[in-house]
Amino acid sequence: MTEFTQETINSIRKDISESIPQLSINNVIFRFREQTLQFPVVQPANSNLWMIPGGYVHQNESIDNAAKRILFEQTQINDLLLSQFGTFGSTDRHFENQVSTFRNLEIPKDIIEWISKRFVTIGYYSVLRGQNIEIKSSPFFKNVKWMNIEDSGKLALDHSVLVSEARKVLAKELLSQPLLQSFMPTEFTIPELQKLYEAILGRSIDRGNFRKRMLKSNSLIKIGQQKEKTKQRPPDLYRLDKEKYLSSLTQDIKFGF
Amino acid sequence: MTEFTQETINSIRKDISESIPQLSINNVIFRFREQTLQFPVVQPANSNLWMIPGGYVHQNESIDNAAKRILFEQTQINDLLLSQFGTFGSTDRHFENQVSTFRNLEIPKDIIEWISKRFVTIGYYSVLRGQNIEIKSSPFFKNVKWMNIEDSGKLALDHSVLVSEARKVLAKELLSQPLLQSFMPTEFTIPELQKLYEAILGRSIDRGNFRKRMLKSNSLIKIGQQKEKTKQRPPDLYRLDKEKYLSSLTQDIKFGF
DNA sequence: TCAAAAGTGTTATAAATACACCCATGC
DNA sequence: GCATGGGTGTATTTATAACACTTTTGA
Repeated sequence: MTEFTQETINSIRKDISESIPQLSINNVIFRFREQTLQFPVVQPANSNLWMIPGGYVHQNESIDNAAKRILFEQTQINDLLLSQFGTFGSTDRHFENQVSTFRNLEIPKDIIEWISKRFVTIGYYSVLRGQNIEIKSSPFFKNVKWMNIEDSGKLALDHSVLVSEARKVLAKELLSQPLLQSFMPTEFTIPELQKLYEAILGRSIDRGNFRKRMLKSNSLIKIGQQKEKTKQRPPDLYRLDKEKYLSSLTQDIKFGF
Repeated sequence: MTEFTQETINSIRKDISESIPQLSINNVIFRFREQTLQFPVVQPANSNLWMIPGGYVHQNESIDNAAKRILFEQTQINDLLLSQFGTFGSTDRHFENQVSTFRNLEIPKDIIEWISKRFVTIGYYSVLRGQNIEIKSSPFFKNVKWMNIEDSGKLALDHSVLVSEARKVLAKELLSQPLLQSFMPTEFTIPELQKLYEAILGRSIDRGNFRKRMLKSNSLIKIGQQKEKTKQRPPDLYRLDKEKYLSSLTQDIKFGF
């Protein structure tokens, strides 16, 4: 069981004392691994429920900065792209089960009361490239792991809704936000890229057409062939031409007139 | 100057006592009139600033229902489509000027304190068809009027940002949400419809291509000719085939593969 | 009969989509 | 040599977009 030292209690008390009550931020941090989207989830002490990590908005910081700070606390990374994907506020958004969990952990009553109220949460998503990022969560949670997006139905509260909304917005912003820089390693193959698109869009894609479309913008630069042994023909390696990639992004919708 | 009766004070005190602090909802209610988009704005007593009307989220209601309730209080209409367009939370979102205004109006200190804190606001937009809707605002505000979207730069706080974001989301959802039913009267002409699209998209549209595109889905039914005297050739009158219109809406994005 | 706005048609180009065929590799 | 996945080309259809021509009205 997680230890709640006096120091931990004090830091939690400080955090909530300078935060807006009943308002939280949840970050869905996507990465692409083993042909699927994954995101970190945390587990409260004494519980078998999993949830998306989050935090609170301090009185003296904007919600965007709060999201950034919380993301930094979780990943130690500072320059990630963050996008708001929605705000969620059904009346049953409170820690019913978690409260009984926490009660057994000698957490002071004032803290329990504060965190067990009904919360409105602002959802942000971001995208991670690094191979070995260790996710840190708040002291309330004992476990952290990466969850495959197919398993998001198992999450507590409405967190599976948050994840599916985050994925929807991610899909919509795939053509307008510079997400590939964050998703892909510096060197990658087009089949790998296609797997990413298929994971985000949740459908299969024609190989030839995908390739054509990706190469059309000239934002992929061929840098040779994959050296690792493959079972079949080794795919070509590419890297992003950052400038051309950024200028290939577009905001506008085709209306047909 | 607006009167603040004891009854008004009591109802305000009740409203805020059962609401989540530092969290508000702002509704941008669009209508299409005189070839432009308009939305209601309110003016605090003793002030020359204009702002978007809003309200607070009660402890026992979801944010969606809060938005609906507030919209009903403002329009007396119950069945409007409401879409969230974003949540705004910079640190300077508080009623600096308004507070001094309100201080002169014998509003109790507890209320002043509650409303003058820094607020995070959730933005919703909706769309109105009725010809003579009278907008009602909270007792804090003395004046209500419809503002043209071109004049939204004059709004207080970050409200001009809210309006422009609302319009952006409106434009994006024009092909996926059933907005025409709410925007247009039961009978309308294609040139009128084109003016609406031009107002929302902020650009001019080719007449022939617009027409072709609108008629392609078969969701417009010709019902004769406009009877009113026009200076030139009278345009054809249409009404929406609701079913075909709804089934012509689409969520999917063209990726090109 | 002319201007102005509505309605219709034509055409060139680009995009979306389906699918066939060849290539490189390991077994 | 054959199964497997990678890479390339072609063809059909549909959408986008520019613009020219015709119709109807009031003045």
